[in-house]
Amino acid sequence: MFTLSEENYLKAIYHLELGNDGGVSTNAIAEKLATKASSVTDMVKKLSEKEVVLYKKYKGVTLTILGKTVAANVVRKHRLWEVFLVEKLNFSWHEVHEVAEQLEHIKSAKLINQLDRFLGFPKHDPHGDPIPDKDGNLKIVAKSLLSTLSKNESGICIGVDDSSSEFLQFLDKKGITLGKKITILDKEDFDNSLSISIGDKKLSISNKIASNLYIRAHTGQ
Amino acid sequence: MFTLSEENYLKAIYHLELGNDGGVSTNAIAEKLATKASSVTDMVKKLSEKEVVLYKKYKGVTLTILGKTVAANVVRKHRLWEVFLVEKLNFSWHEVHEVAEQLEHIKSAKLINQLDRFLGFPKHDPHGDPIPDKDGNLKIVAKSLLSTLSKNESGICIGVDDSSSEFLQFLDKKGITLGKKITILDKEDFDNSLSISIGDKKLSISNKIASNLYIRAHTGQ
DNA sequence: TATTATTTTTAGACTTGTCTAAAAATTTAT
DNA sequence: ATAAATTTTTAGACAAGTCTAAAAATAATA
Repeated sequence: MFTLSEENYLKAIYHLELGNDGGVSTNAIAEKLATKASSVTDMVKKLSEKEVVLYKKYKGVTLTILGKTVAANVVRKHRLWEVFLVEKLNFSWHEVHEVAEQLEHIKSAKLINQLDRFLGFPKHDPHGDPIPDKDGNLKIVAKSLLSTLSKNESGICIGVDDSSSEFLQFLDKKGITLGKKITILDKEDFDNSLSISIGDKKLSISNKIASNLYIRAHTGQ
Repeated sequence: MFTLSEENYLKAIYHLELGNDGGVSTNAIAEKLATKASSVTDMVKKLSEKEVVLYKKYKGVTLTILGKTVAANVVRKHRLWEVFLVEKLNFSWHEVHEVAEQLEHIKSAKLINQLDRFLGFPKHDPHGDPIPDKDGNLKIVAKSLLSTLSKNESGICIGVDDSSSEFLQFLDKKGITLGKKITILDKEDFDNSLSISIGDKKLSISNKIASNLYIRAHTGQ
């Protein structure tokens, strides 16, 4: 069994490993968890003894198979709870993270399996991120950033890169939600801003916004 | 804000105060929380500084208004989650306590208010215990122990005193559930055991069982 | 009421997870 | 390749919450 703190470390390492392959650095973990590198060193030693990470001094950390399973399970719980909050309790997608950070540590296999069933075995959380299955496997959907599409190309909005509350509330204000079709009407060379159509509306969005929206690319329009 | 440990102490004191009026003893709290009296003394000092309990050395503890509110809110969360587990996730009433012990510490006013609404503002948990409202008030329903009824009296089973998993599973096996009408067919002077009818069945139950079942008394039968 | 038994508190220690400051290792740059 | 900068680890300290053992206060009993 793992403590709340241990689970948070495993989750952080899990997320960091998805980005960089190869070992994760002490500093990267410290930054992600808003703690100090020295604290990370201490914890990583403990996790190493519990055989959930591989650790060589000065050489960074990687999750073992076991560690990956534990971490994926925490992520699974986090994302299932997010779905619950949005689908059943009328939370907005920008409100769920903080609460899910707490709920993800509740220990009960029956709870999470029944929750999964209750929600209809969802495959994605409210931000479009995939939900790992019971064994910790997740299906990675091919996706591209909206900013990489060319003029007249279109696709379905399926996720966000930045899922900060601020960004999500911004998207709400603009009427950009998952599942909607977005078409690039024009690209501005000057600042890489985009004119897009979404639903029956036309918008101009900055490159920064477009670089935080994931699209399942369509062939043609 | 209160730590998990502080919340557990407040809850324990809250439950103990409902039994004995007057101060709660250090030893009683220690027993309830399966800890040592010395640990209780330490924590009680801290709670006293936070102004959620009144504490005089050697004289026991009582909750302040604030402390009562905090404790009642934890109890409210515990019982609402129990309803959720039984009503929505198909848990049995004997399986919910352990999980609710974890869920009761999740901090989010919106979560618990929306959960309450989602569940249809239930007034009782799966064991028949009342759910405090947002302000921590709870409606105490007049109830009596089945063991206090006389021959030919009857009443509706509305709760249990002992809500241990073992007892609840025993009741399941015997077909005794909340809401059913129980009639005393006979009382045995020898061992105070009872012959009862419940639904279309007749059972013989020991006095120990009858002393753990609450009845909303009916006049006549 | 004096003595014994029980309850409660104090004192000191331990664990977990964190921190700061300094030392060691690694990486980068000249 | 050597010096400088950065990263990582070590060493020692601290807070929260707990424990044991001993001391102090209260309660029970003769």
